[in-house]
Amino acid sequence: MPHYWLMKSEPDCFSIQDLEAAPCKTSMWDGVRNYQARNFLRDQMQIGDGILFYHSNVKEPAIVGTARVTSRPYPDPTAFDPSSEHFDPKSSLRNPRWFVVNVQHVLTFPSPLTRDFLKTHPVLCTMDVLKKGSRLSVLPVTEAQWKAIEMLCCADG
DNA sequence: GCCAACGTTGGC
DNA sequence: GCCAACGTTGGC
Repeated sequence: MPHYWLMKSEPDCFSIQDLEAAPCKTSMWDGVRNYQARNFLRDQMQIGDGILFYHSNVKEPAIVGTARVTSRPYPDPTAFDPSSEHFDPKSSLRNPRWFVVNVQHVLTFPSPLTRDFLKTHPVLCTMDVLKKGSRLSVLPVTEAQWKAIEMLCCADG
């Protein structure tokens, strides 16, 4: 059974347009450096899982599209790279601390589902990403929430 | 740019 | 293992 996730990215750093422009529209989701988010990613993500792509730290934070998980979790290579800003000397090949999955672009919404809009929606207002103080970059999404978004996108198109 | 919320660090 | 200090996140 597939799971659904919301994954945050600052578009100045990596946007859904960047993902769509990547080779095979696929990119490694690296740089997760929070244990709770890491655990979701490492322990629960499966190939085929659905992803809501969320743009954070911008004027209008929003879910801007969807993607899917296309690999199993594997150790984050940026953690081993001293030249990477995500380098972590405590992560080793033998005992990796941080993980990634590959994600492939599926859809960019014609109009993003803004945070303000999500708050007004009877189902989507329950999303974890709206909770005060929510800082995890990887968050679980319920099937009901996913379905609600699927329906909105059909209505949109 | 402000600041509340949260996670991490490190002295004790 | 407590907790104060500090750094980061991210909405506003």
